[in-house]
Amino acid sequence: MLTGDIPPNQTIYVKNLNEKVKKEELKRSLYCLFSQYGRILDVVALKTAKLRGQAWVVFSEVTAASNAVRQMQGFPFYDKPMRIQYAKTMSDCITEAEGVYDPNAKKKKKNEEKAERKRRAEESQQSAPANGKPAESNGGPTSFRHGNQGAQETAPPNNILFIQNLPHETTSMMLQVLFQQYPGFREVRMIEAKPGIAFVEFEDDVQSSMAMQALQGFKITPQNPMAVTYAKK
DNA sequence: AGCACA
Repeated sequence: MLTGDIPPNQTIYVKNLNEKVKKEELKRSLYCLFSQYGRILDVVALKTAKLRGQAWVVFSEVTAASNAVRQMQGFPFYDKPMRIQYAKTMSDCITEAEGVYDPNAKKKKKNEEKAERKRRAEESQQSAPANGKPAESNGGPTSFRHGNQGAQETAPPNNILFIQNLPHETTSMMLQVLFQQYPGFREVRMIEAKPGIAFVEFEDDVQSSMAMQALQGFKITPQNPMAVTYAKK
């Protein structure tokens, strides 16, 4: 298997990340970049000697993780190709949610109250992306991957972005103002007969991805976090 | 290269 013989898991392990990127920014960018593949429950990144340059992205569905592993494999992210595998073990937030009792987790039990408090405190800061972007583990932008493409068919990186969940009043000028601040912007295309969606073209995949990360979940109105994915070729 | 949940 291309993923190093690790069985599919809803958590992906990403390595070869640029170690100069600050932890919070890294988590935020990973969240935005990967949320096109499905709902993300958590992003874990530590900058300790042993764990820097790596991260875990926890999806709510294994299929989302599988698409992410395949399609973002080797994708240039902060100038380094991402190396993606399935995580070796299940994430705590999953085992907790499923009520699975791992005997090996017992030693952790003691620290739990302490850790819990710490975690809560941190989460309230960490997982909150800067500009009022989608911080919630629930209701992120990809709630809008409404059974559209059959759950398996997520598009690989593309210089053209597909935007969904726009308010019907959105104009291409409004989108241009938003997207043109990112390098490589070319144009916005909207289809009169299809309100709520748009295509935004950049010069290449890397530039479109930067804009996607920056604007994923951006709310034109409080009810309309935009869902940004790569357009299908 | 490196698989955690400060």
